[in-house]
Amino acid sequence: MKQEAKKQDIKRGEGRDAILDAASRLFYAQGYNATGIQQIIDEAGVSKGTFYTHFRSKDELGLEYMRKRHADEMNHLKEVLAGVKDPRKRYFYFNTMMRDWMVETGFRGCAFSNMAAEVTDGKSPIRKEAKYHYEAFRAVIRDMIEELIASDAKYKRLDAQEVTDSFMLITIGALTNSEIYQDTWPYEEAGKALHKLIGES
Amino acid sequence: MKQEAKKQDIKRGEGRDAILDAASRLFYAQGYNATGIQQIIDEAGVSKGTFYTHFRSKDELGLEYMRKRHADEMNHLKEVLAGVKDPRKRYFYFNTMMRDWMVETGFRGCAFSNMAAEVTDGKSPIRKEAKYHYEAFRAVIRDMIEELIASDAKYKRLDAQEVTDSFMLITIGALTNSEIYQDTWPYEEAGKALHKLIGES
DNA sequence: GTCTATACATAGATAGAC
DNA sequence: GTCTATCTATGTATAGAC
Repeated sequence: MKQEAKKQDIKRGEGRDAILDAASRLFYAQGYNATGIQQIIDEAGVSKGTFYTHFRSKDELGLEYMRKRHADEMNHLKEVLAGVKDPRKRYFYFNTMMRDWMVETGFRGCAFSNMAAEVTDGKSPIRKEAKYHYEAFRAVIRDMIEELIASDAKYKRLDAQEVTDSFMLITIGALTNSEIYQDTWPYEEAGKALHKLIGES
Repeated sequence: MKQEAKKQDIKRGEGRDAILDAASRLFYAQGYNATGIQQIIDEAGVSKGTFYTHFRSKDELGLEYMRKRHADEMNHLKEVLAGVKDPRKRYFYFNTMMRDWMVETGFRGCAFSNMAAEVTDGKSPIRKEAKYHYEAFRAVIRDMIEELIASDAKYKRLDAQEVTDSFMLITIGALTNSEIYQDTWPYEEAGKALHKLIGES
């Protein structure tokens, strides 16, 4: 379980990547303030000096963590959804994908709302990044809903934005509840709610 | 704005209450790990020695903070809901109450999921307390839904547990989104979703 | 029960050699 | 670009006087 790869292997030739990878893992698993620079550089296999040549401060690293994670999540999200051709199946698969992801990553919930819980200054770049991520996440849902509505006449009466926002609330609600309960039941319930949301019992 | 009350006044004769009050305010506003003992005792107007006579550790204070907050929230919740006699109005007022509360407290979201974001050990008493709170919160919703269903024949076909869980997901989703966006729009959308949830467009 | 003083570890960050 | 050594502040927690 605990991999002890060679230094060169971990670093992949660049200290910066090793630091960002270690930080990403630790920030998500342990929280931002609970993770110190020392632990990050230990697990990255670099020194403190190297850390500060690549990052001006911990906050900058925190911001880079969010940007990287945003890009990774968006890529994964779009890729998985693109893999399901039928709009209706895709609509429901979104929830399944979220559930599976929570199970795989140990029910740690949303990386961005977790950061927002720790960094409370609404004007900080970290909070702005969290909001930006939610906007992008919501845009992906909106696209999916629009394609669903366009796919069949029976969905014609649905309001795209209203369904999008309800979908967003249910999805984020499931994510948060899943973190608290350390369980998948919120996703089973979300699945039922998402059926009703488009008029299917 | 910044009250400078007398020491005796702040302490209310007991250091413990002053500490718990200050901690409750600071933990919620700034986060748990970002708040040090020093700031808590400064704002409580007591010394470090006094702190450790009343609390064995910061974690114990954190746990007491959650217990107090749980009791306060539950009392407030039940009191407000009991004040709205009509079951249907009460159902919708729940959402309005949550929105108003978020506005008043500066969009800091759910104190319990915020703690869960920082304390990641699933076996810690703090995590257990968070789960316990969610169970109690959900039970209050369940009671409310049951009374709604019993109040009118047109709600007869609704499944109490299913509506409860959807309500929970929507409510917590609105709470989390409201914290991220620092805005009330999630509650306006939640209101629409809650109408549909009981078959009202 | 409350205070002052202090212990000891770790936090984030910097200097300067190689 | 990476290292070791170090700085300063702060973290939680304890000892002992009053």
